[in-house]
Amino acid sequence: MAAKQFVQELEDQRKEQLIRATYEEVAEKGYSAVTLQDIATRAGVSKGSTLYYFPSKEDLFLAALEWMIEQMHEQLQRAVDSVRDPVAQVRAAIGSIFGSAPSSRQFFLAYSDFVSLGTRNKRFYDLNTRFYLGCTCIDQEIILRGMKTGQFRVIDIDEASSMIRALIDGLMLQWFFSPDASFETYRVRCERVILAYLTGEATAPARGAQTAR
Amino acid sequence: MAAKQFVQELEDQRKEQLIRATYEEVAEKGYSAVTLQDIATRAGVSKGSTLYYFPSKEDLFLAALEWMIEQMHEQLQRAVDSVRDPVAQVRAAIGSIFGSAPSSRQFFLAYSDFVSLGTRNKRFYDLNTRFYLGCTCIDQEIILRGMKTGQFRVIDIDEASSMIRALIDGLMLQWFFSPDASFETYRVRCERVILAYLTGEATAPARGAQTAR
DNA sequence: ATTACTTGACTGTACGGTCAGACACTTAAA
DNA sequence: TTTAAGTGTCTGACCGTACAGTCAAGTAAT
Repeated sequence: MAAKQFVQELEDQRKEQLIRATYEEVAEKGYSAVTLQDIATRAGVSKGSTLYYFPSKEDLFLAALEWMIEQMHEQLQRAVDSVRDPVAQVRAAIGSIFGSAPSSRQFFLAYSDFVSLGTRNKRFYDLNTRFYLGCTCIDQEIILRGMKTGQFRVIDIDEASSMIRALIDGLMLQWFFSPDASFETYRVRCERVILAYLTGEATAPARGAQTAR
Repeated sequence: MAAKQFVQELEDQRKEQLIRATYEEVAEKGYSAVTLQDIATRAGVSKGSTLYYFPSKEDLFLAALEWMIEQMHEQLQRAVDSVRDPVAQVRAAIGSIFGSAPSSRQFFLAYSDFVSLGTRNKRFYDLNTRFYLGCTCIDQEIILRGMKTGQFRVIDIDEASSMIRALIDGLMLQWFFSPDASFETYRVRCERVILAYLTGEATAPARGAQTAR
């Protein structure tokens, strides 16, 4: 019985080992370029093992995406919970995604692949939807708190969370495809625009200018 | 001589035929799932012909992406030029992307694939960059005009155009992965947020009936 | 001896790219 | 006008490779 549990743990460990290897391979090469052999090699097992623990390549990739989503949600939640002020929470949430250039890059590489997969495959589609919903849920809590404290003006909460997510995704995309991109520039821009939107303050004009009300 | 020109035209026609077929196939199935045979069949030629007109599969796909980008730029420019008022131009620009659900869907499907390709392949990366730059250029002209007429408050123009693109891309992504998404909701939301940002007006509190979702 | 796990050789399939030749059309010599 | 040679276009059978998935045989633990 204790043995059985031990065995279970070992199996989970093996699975996670494979999932991590898959995530890293995808981030590096992209879904269609990654072979089961690549994953097996990185995980230090044989090719046969990959299909011993997962019924198919697709299932393994699905598990990897699920794992990635959980990581992201946990990371985001942790970041948000680390501070109490809503404005600080917004910054923390953005910082959680725009963490560092290399980690953002890795995430973006894997994510763009999974998005692409999600456009054709129901199972991947559903996971992407779940990712988005989880983020929205966390975002909305911040917004609600900010509205309660009076720091954020009252707005349509669905629109607000939607806008936040869109900006984060869109700016990350831009950062990736801007040859002269400074990561910092995009992180700051993201913060500025989102906070201006939430607080209702006009964005601090770049060079002294009149606001046309 | 006239004959030579005629021949040239015929060649271009064949190429476009293949390019269109490629675009449609990619939108439908995604890059890696599309075979040369699929393209040939759709274009009504033999597989051999595809590689007679293009040196490789990659080159054909590159040409298809380039074609798509040109189409998008032209369409966007036409939409913007069709009106004079900057606010109307913003609406027109957004309408150009959020045209109709089916066409947006087709575009998004193809584009998400090309983005994914662009993360690994320099040639696709460069084309994506070009697409983004072209859009930015058009966006900035609108913003400048709006600032001149006093309808938009004065803001950092790079930030503004960046924000516009990010919102469009991000909202399209959300629309795609929202199971209960109304296309119209996202188009309206996109307009509202962008115009509020540009004019500096606080977003009109969501009109009772118009709550999203 | 039984069971759980692991392996890598093997199989079938799918696809990009090649190529020898077919076809249509033009040119020019007979 | 006929015929032959040349030229550009087009085809699909064929080749090599790569890969997901299978499986028989092994190993280790109980």
